[in-house]
Amino acid sequence: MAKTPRQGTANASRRDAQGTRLRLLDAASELFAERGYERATVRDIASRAEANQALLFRYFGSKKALFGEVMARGGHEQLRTTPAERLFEVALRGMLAGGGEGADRSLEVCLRSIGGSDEIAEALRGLGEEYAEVLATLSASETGSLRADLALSWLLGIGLMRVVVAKEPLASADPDTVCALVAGALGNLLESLPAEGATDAPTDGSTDGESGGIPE
Amino acid sequence: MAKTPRQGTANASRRDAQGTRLRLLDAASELFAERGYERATVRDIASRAEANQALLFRYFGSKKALFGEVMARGGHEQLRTTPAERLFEVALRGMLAGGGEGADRSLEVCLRSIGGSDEIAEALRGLGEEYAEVLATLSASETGSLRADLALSWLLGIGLMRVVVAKEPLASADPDTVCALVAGALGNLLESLPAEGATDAPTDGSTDGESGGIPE
DNA sequence: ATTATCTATAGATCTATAGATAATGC
DNA sequence: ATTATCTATAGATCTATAGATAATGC
Repeated sequence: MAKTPRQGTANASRRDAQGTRLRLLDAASELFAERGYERATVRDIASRAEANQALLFRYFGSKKALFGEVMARGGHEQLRTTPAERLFEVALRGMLAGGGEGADRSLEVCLRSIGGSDEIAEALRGLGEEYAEVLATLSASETGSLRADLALSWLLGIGLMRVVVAKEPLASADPDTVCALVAGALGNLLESLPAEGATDAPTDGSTDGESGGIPE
Repeated sequence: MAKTPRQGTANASRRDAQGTRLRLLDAASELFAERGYERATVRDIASRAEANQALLFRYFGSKKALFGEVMARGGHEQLRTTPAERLFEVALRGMLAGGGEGADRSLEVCLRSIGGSDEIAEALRGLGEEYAEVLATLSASETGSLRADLALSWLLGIGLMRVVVAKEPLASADPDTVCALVAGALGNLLESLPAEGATDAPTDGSTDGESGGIPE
């Protein structure tokens, strides 16, 4: 009974520094995404992690350092695992789907944290640069980088209005519909955007438009 | 000894409640646009207005009420004075031009204040609804409202990346170039967007050479 | 004995208010 | 006398730290 240091539940086992650290990291990911950096207090985070608030500082040093770890943990995975041609759609669908289990909410975290501090804006700029760099390879034009920035701007703007501001009808719109409208217009901007852009096919019917569905 | 109640300068005359109120309002407009709601403290605002901090509460009641007055003062003017067909471009150019003297920075204020509180998100939703309502009249499609939301999302996303995040090359890009790229793509979305969408020409009175510099 | 965890609190902000002070109009 | 302005401070947060407590491994 007393032997195993961990229980099956998500609850805290009695003494498990690494486990506590991970729970704090998970709780921080959630709360930063839900409320942004400023409004997610260290006490809220510790409370959701079922950990003492002092441990947050013991394991991460400061709230800002914790934020840095949260951003570093997510963020890059989507970039590494997604081919350039699909990156925009995958990121857009991720934003439209909202925070499913284990989803990368880095962009959402950034959106809700903007204005909090200059470091936050820098974090978003850094993440944006990684996305834009990949997107820029899709456009042969000499203004490719600018076009990539504009595409990324749209992605973030959609996330802002749908997820953060909850503007209707966008907030409740069908992801497929949104995706088709945006892809159709973006085909004009990033000329080599694969399926939609190349065929000039207007909207929804796009052959692989369902894109495998996004199960979650 | 000094008889005149006001001096020619912008400096504070000794006792002028209405003038002080106005200076507080102006200072708040600037600081909210520069730093967002949260980071612009009442002390900063009073200091820039060269007024005592207690007067801010005397004249406005609370920081939130002051924010409300700032948002109410600007915001609607652009909507009233701009015909629907030009609204998107005018708003976009306003965003691209940044805070010129007397410019309406309401959208910028919103962008920098997002995540600060639910009331702020509501303020942006309200302002967004007014813009989207007008933009929706441009699209005959049954998804007109959704298309308008997407156009507005792009506008805000561009403001976010250019003004708040300062992502390059977007942050330093020529407004005409950005405008032309966006208008070209949006012609696909809001089909009846007048000049740009219909003719596919680069538009605007500005020297055609600049905006024509975009390949294709 | 080691160290994960907890208690208590320092220290820094920030909004907001009560009451004093002083410049104006009559 | 009226009231615009200023001084001083209450009260509410929030991050961060010092030191005590207690569960583990040996």
